[in-house]
Amino acid sequence: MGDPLDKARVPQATVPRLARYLRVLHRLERDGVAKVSSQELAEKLDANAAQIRKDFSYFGEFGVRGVGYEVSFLIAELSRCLGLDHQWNVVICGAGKLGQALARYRGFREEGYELVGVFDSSSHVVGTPIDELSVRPEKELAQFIRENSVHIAVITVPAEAAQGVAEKVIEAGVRGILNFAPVKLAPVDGVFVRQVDLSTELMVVSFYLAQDRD
Amino acid sequence: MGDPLDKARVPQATVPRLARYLRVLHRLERDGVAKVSSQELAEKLDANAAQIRKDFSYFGEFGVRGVGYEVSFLIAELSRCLGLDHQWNVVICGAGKLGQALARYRGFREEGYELVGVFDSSSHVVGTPIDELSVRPEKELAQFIRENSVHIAVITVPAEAAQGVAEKVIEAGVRGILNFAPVKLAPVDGVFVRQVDLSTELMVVSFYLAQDRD
DNA sequence: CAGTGTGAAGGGGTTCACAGCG
DNA sequence: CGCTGTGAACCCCTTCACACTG
Repeated sequence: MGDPLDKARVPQATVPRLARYLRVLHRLERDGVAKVSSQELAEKLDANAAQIRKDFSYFGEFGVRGVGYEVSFLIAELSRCLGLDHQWNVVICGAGKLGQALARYRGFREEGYELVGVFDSSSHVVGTPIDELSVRPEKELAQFIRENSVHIAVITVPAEAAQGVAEKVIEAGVRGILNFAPVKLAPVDGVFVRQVDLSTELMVVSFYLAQDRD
Repeated sequence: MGDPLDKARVPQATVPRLARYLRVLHRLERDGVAKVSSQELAEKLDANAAQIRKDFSYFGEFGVRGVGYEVSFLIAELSRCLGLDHQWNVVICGAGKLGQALARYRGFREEGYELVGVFDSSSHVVGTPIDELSVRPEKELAQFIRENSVHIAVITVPAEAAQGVAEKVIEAGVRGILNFAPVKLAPVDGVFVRQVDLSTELMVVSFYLAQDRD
């Protein structure tokens, strides 16, 4: 039951899990596995089998009772759920080490993401080759976004510059942002922002290590 | 109430938030702000004031009723809570772009983390200078960990190599791991693993963008 | 009869609302 | 009087348990 097309009320916690399921499924497919049960998937992640089935249930009925899931079919369905049946044009703003690391990450291309441009404000970095692209000057950013129908901007500039870059890309038409700068961007209606906080991750580790000393 | 030293039952979601509070507080201190209320902090993050106060309450009473919090005192207390009153020796395993990006990130040093070594298995990368360090061969990893009392290992190797590296560093005495490889590491008693999944983040963005099209 | 799909129970975390205190 | 500290209500999410079906 429940309209499979009503995706608005998918739990937020489900979405990154779908991406992880997909990754394991791709690995299974590469290994020639044709069918899989929720129990087997759960063992390969650190998940509960019921959780996996429930996550799928928000989108439809993908399995066969008594049998399991067909790997290739499940990959197709989950890809569609995550919006990967669409090509997403992506720019990276900020070509420091992190920006370059993300730019060279192969996984993006494989999933329907097309990195179309990398930008930086520093003239020392502009022109640096990154695979088949080269770093462009930031002043061309807005026009580039309009001319190449860019959907998503990844922000890897320093904290002080992030809000300005965000405003610029939104003004130029971007509706999705992946922000690695450690600042909260001002919310804008119709624009989705995903915040990633790398600088806090080490502290999470030391927190739990410090507990064990007591 | 509740023993402030009983840190075992701090909600898991609280820990990364403490780190974010700390970042905002450092910024306030730099700007010469001496006192702050939970309401003011909430506005600078995207948080609820009650949430901030509740998070603090797991560790003690840091404020003055009717007044607010003294910034420098709060920084000291939160730093202690996160284990930053201790020096943590860190190694990075895998000197690809991501490993190098993390290695060059200044924020680590400022908070009590000391990057003592960067390792890679590829002879093409060994010897590459990274600030005052240079990339070492992976075969020296275990001995290095023992001789330099390394507490935390950051894993930035490819997925296939991650489990092997994890076993090696745990065997050598590491008790905290920050894993960027997209695989679940086998759990080991007494070893804390924090998993970071960069490759799923773009999918979260495209999921929400795809919803708006419907 | 094995494994999915799901209502219902359970648990963890957030938010409310106010007592407590400087 | 203002803002902290916190029990209690609320809500979202996870997990259970079982009806359902190929």
